[in-house]
Amino acid sequence: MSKKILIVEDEQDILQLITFHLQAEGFATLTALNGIKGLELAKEQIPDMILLDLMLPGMDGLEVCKTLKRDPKTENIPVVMLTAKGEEIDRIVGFELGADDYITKPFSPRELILRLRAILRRYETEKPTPSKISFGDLQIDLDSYRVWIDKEQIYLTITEFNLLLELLENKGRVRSRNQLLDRVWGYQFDGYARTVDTHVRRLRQKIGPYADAIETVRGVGYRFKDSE
Amino acid sequence: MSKKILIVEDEQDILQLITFHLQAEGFATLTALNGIKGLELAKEQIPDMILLDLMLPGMDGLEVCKTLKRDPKTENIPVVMLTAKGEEIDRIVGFELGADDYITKPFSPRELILRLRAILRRYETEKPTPSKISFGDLQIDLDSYRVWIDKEQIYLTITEFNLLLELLENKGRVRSRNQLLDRVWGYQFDGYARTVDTHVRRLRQKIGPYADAIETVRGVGYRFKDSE
DNA sequence: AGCTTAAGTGACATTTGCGTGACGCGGACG
DNA sequence: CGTCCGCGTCACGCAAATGTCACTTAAGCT
Repeated sequence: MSKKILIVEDEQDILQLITFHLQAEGFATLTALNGIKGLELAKEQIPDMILLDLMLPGMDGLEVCKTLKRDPKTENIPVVMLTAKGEEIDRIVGFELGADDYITKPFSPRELILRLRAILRRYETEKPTPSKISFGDLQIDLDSYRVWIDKEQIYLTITEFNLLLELLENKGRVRSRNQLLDRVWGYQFDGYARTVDTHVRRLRQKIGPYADAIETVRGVGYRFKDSE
Repeated sequence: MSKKILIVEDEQDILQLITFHLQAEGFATLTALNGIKGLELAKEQIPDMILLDLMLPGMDGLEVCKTLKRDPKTENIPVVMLTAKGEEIDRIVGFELGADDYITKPFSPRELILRLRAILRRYETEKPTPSKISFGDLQIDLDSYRVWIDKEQIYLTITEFNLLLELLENKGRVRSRNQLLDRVWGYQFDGYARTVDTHVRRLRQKIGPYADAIETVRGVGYRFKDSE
């Protein structure tokens, strides 16, 4: 059964973006445009997780979080705070108030999904989602963001890691440069599509023997081989 | 291949401005001055996106949007509402009616383009097209852009791939050279119609045993065989 | 059969797309 | 405050893909 996630966010475009990507990942989504509505929905629907914007009209995210954590009905639902960069101080406060994690805007969809999955995994008792992905001797640990080839750890940057993951998780499917920008870099990126090329190159370099598992589809994009 | 965008807007100067900038960005544009015309064009041309002004003479934007979303032919086309500042309330209404995004006037061309790009990108992934097509032992995977004959992979260029797809998806129907140019090459292609011949030839060569599944209709165009 | 017109074919010049190395910026960190 | 690292951009060169043309072959018509 797919997980139900409540998103409380007042900015329509961000809300849309998040719901879109979560739905694409197979989550069920509920949305609220302000804290009050959010609380109501949380109590009524008991979602599996709540994404909570810090800055909300009326009742702000902290307040909402506090209230949720006080109610036995909702206290066990993991809460992830969405904060804008620069609201650093509030991170701690968020934790003190019982939020379970935070993510700073702007974030890439990839990042968001990784984070949510990790948290859900932590909370999940019944059916654990895999925290490792592998392709031949290439192994990836989603929780620790580490990668090994043949037991030997290799060091990727976040961008490279996300790129690799995005391609690997969609093995066999061609991703255009724009799709990759959208999913790995995020909505705020406004730049040169060939930036992707450079990162693909760096990634290929680092994954040495698996370099050609990332296939180039001329005129379209890149694709991770779907068989070893 | 450039995207086709329908703009429905009654104010001539804004319309002009938008078309100008979109064309400069390489989009193909269709225009309508009122809702009725807009609907007609949408159904007839199936654009990749619709820019819809909220305030229109006769049938207003909301009405048009609702109608579009009710028709299975057009329901999947992303609709972006153009609203004047101050029509805030209507934003939500717009979403309720199925609009996919909105942009408030006045906007900068840059802003508009960025927004449209983002939305188009978002929709590229979502298209629920079947991912495989086959004809006898000829198999095509749309996701990975690969083609096999009798389990053996063959390598087509994208033009060849798209051409094959266009013919195969319209099995039995004759396509003229100009139609093929339009659909495979794109709206802006202005060149020699016999270029198609060359590509048909290359394609036939590569698909060897299926070469004569692509039939020549003398004086008209090409057609993919109806039955195997 | 002979003529006319359309399609097939091979060669070629040009264009396009990708890989690559280098560079500069800005933030993180000591 | 200086250094280092990751990132985004750019310019260049190679190789593949593309579009065009001239020529050949086939098809349809009288």
